[in-house]
Amino acid sequence: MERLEQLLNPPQLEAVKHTEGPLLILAGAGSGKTRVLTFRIAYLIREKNVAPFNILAITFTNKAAGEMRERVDRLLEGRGAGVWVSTFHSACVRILRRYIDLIGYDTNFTIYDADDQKTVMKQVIKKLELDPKAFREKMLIGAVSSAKNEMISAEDFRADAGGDYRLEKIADAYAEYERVLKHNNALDFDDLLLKTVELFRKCPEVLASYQERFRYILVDEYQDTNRVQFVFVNLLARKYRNLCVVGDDDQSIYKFRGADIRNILDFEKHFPDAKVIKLEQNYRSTGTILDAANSVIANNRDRKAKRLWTDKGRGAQVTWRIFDTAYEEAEYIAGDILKEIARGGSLNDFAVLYRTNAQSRLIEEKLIFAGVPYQIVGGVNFYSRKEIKDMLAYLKIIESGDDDLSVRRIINVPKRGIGDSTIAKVQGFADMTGGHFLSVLEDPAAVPGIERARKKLEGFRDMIRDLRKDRTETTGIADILDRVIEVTGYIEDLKMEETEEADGRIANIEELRSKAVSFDELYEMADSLGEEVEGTGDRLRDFLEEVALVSDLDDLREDNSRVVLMTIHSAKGLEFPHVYLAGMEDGIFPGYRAVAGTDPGEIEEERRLCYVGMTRAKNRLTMTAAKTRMQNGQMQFNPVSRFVYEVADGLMEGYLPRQRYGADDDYDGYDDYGRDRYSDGGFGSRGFSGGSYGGYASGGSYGGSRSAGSYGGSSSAQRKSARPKPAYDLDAMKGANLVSADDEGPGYAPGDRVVHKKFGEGTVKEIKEGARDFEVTVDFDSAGVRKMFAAFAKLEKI
DNA sequence: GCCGCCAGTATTTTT
DNA sequence: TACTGGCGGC
Repeated sequence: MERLEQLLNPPQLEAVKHTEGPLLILAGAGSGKTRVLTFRIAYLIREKNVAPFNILAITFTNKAAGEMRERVDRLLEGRGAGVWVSTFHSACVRILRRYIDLIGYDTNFTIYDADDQKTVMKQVIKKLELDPKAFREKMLIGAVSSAKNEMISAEDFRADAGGDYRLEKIADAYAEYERVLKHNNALDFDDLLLKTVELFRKCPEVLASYQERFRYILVDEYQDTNRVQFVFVNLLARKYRNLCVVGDDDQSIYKFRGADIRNILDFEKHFPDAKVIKLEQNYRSTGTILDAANSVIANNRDRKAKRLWTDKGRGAQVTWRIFDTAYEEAEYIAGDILKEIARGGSLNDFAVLYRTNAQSRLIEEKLIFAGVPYQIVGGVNFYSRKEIKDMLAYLKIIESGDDDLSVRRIINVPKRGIGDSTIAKVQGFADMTGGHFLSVLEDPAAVPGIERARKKLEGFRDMIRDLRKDRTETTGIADILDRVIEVTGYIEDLKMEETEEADGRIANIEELRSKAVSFDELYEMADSLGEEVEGTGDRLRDFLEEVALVSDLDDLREDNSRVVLMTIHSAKGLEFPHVYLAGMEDGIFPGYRAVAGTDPGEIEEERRLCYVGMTRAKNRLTMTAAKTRMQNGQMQFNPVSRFVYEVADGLMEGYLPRQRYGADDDYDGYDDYGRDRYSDGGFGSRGFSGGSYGGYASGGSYGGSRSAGSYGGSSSAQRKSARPKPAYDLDAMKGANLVSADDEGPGYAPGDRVVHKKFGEGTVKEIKEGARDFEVTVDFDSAGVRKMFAAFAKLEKI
């Protein structure tokens, strides 16, 4: 493996080759950590003859896991198939599905998301008659979640309350919340980790088997691990101690979710024999961008000393612009992107990053106006949209009836005349008898006081019965979904609304259906190849599980030519040639909470976030701010972000108002320091002033992609339709050279004869370009007409 | 049981 | 601004 020397720099190589014992890799932004991790796995298998089966690689996101999987597969040409590359949560789910019965749960548990947690907590507040003002569900969920992250049980919590009324009430809520989850055979996200650790502790033989299996463990983004995750990893690694963690303390940005930066800072305390390797050469950004980011992060006190460097050259200065209003800021960004494209830039070179999702609106608006195709990542997760959750609730009920929450969710959706009071009575009866909501419906007459609704309840019960019966006749998720839509009249109902919002919902359901279709394809493919599908083997259950553990971020499409908009949090781990950091204002970034708060740690976390944002940029970084902006419906006057002032001299181009001094407690916009602190200094909003859109003259040549029709409706419709996927006129863009037209086809065209492993020979009828892949319609000689995705179907032209 | 109106509230969120 | 939750009228 001599070529390793050519492919890796010395510290990277050392990290790859140091396979035995604990290893901490401090990997600065853009220093090639994924490269190190994947090469390390390949090295273990190829050079050290470690069985793939004995390796566990853990990431935080499905996207990262997918990427690592792919790269490992490529490096090992398929020999790495046995490696577990997985997120913390999916690794835990896999373990729990096998063994959770040992700690008193059913192995077909359902997973509750944030929305479900909210529903449960609301119910808890009602039941315990807590004052909803003093005990907000958000706060309670947060308290329970932190407790779980710290592995504090409800009993411990109560014991620790020490007679404090408020804490005791929270303990009550925690206990009741747990009771409801248990009754519904459900686990929340935190439970997935917690119960796995509990399982390991209570069943040493189970732990031992996994310890034996996972002799080599790799953990990515270690700085973002919380207490339970730390314990989980440490339990697994305790026997062989071949634990390799990779992270960057400067990129720890999830403290608010329980991430404990000490896990990485104290790694050497936990493992005194740990080898520490620093990766400080950055392969991503220009020297200027790197220096700018370094000078900002240098203001944090609690961090490991390191200094990223690059040999990429200085590159362009960081651009800094300040505007009178947030409108003008957004206009500038849209206009600047147009200008760059006119100079030959491509759409996916650009990313607009911001602190809060709310900031995306304006930018989105201006991009639409400028005719710039964009994709918003994040915001409301696809799978948490009402209509999607409704559909999934039906599927869940068909799969198992234990989840009262799902039943209650859709028992009156679409409207069936079953109201809150009836639902409350049925649930009350279920609670009293210790049964489940759905089982009570077997004999609704037994529930006192619901005579009028009895017929309706029976109708619902029968409908579910029928759906379940249908399910036994088909294994296809898409088929089941079709039945649900048909029987419930869900889409019919939406159609009658005749609103754009309803149309958006219908489109979302259709998208869910296409996801189901591709899931079916995957299953059938594996089936026909005689391969095992990862999972329980029950297709519906696997589908629900996958859907429970994915986010929109996983859908970020690299193949598509669009400007991406997202929060800085979502951008972690990504890189773009040109990054815009918008809203660089104290009160926005750092957020008002951190500014107003007394905890300097909060500002430090924001600063790390700023560091993450800046280091996403490869060649160009633009930071912008607005003097005024609407925030929560009110006009706000925010000072320039302190982080902008922290950028070292000589790296940034653009007028920066003179540094302000000291605390600014009665800040009102201008008066303390006089207007000059905000003067434009001869650039900035001038070209885009007065709220006119004249600034887009330069974009005129792209008018072809600007027509309203190409966006499929108003911007509000687009938001409602909710997928972060604005429709745009691809052809018009190709005409305007905004998009390269060299997309590769699947290697066959309509009319061609093809062969499929399972269905035999057939004729291609249609090829549609889908979200990720080509959707091919084939008329098979024996199996009839089938739609499938090219990547899965692996059709061969004959 | 349903619908519409008013008041209160407002980060980030890989899973 | 924009969403949610609670409450009162039909």
